[in-house]
Amino acid sequence: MYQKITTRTSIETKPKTTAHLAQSMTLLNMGGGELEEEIQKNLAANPALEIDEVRRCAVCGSEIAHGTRCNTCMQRQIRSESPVVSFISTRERTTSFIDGDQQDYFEEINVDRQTLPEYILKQIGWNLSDPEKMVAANILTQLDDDGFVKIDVLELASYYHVPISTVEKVISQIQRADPIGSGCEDSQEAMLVQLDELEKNKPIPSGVKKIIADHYDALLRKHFKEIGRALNISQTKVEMAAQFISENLNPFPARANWGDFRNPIEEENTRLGQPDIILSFFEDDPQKAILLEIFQPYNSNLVLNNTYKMAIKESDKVTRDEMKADLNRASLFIKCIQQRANTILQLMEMLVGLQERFIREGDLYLKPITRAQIAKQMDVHESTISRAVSSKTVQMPDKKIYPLAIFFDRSLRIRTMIKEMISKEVKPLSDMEIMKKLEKMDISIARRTVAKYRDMEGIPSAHQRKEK
DNA sequence: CTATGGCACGGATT
DNA sequence: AATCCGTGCCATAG
Repeated sequence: MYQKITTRTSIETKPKTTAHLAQSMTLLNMGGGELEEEIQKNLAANPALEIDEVRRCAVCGSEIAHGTRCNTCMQRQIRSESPVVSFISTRERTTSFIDGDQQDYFEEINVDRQTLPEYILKQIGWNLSDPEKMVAANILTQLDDDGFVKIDVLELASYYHVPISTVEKVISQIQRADPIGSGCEDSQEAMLVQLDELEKNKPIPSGVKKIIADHYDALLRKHFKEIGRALNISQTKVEMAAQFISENLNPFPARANWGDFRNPIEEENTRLGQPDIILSFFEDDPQKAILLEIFQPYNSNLVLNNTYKMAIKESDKVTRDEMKADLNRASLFIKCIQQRANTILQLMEMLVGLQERFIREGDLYLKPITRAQIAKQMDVHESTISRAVSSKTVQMPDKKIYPLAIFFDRSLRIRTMIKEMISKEVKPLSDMEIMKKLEKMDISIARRTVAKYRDMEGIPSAHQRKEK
């Protein structure tokens, strides 16, 4: 039997046992990645739990390849009048979704075919002496698929009879050629080089460098709290930094981008992780319905092992009790997982309804709301919302991934207003002047705060903007 | 002298 | 109870 998922099942509210309570809380707290690990762990530990390979549409019950409903039912729902269409989907779909996108991207850029080594050598060759060229060529042939390489500087220097400093110079030039960061040892180094180069044209929010240099692992796992604690800065500041990183830096510079000069970085932020929630427009048309997709690994396929269930009857009393316990644990786990999905779904439906303009028209229209308000409306405890929001990410229709907490960011609206103001300014506006302009628009914040927001957006001070 | 950034305090939020 | 965020005050850079 498959587990039936109906999108609308009300949460089986108020868990009965403390075990149930504890488990659903921890599960709700987890982001998609952690949840997946947790499921794997449970699958391994509990024989009563298994994945059903047959997947069925939650509406009509026909067999489907992925998601929770068949195409017909999906289409029907999407074409119906409702402005928001929500459904729970599974992990696999994300993967293929992103892979598909990237597939297209590859095909597009491969039009002017040129190997990465050639491309880089062309850029730096004119600047190199003959022995240096040899070194460069040697390094470039060693690049792996991602454009990374581990170089033994000493060995190379002695092989070509050049000083170590020469080899290092060549390496540095390779790293700084487009795509910036190839020839590095790994993503971490590549991103640091990119940051270095970026710094020449653009201010870098404080802390970004430290985070990459010293907390790279934690960053990958999105353990923002930890990083914040370690560096003694706020979690939101870390998240800001992370967002800056995913918008401006590319962990795999050479993987998709060679051939493209102008936008070396944009397209890639999907790499840093998959979102837990995807918002998009039906047919990509901002006028049409908003599609709300919640990702839940193995959602519809997590079931009780049927043979295990049967086997109970044929076993003796001692093992029977153990098996029963297994089954109980398994069904509890499934329930909790589903409850998690449901909570997130409800939350998102509410958020989408409330913040529709923000989703359709952008940052300027984000209404300031608090988790507490939502909790009240949904009639759940505040901490439930907190958990549901924490460590989740959402992909907006523009394909960019943000922390779900962005929906509760009270300053985003004002920050974008400031950004706009500055981009349209004739002469550089000082913080004080910005503050007064905002005042006229009914927003009263202190001058000091304007400065903070400016800093968050990586905009330099009025003086520094004058220099250009 | 003015604009900006650092530090720390207290109320609000989680 | 812990954390975040806006702000005021002060030092310092421009």
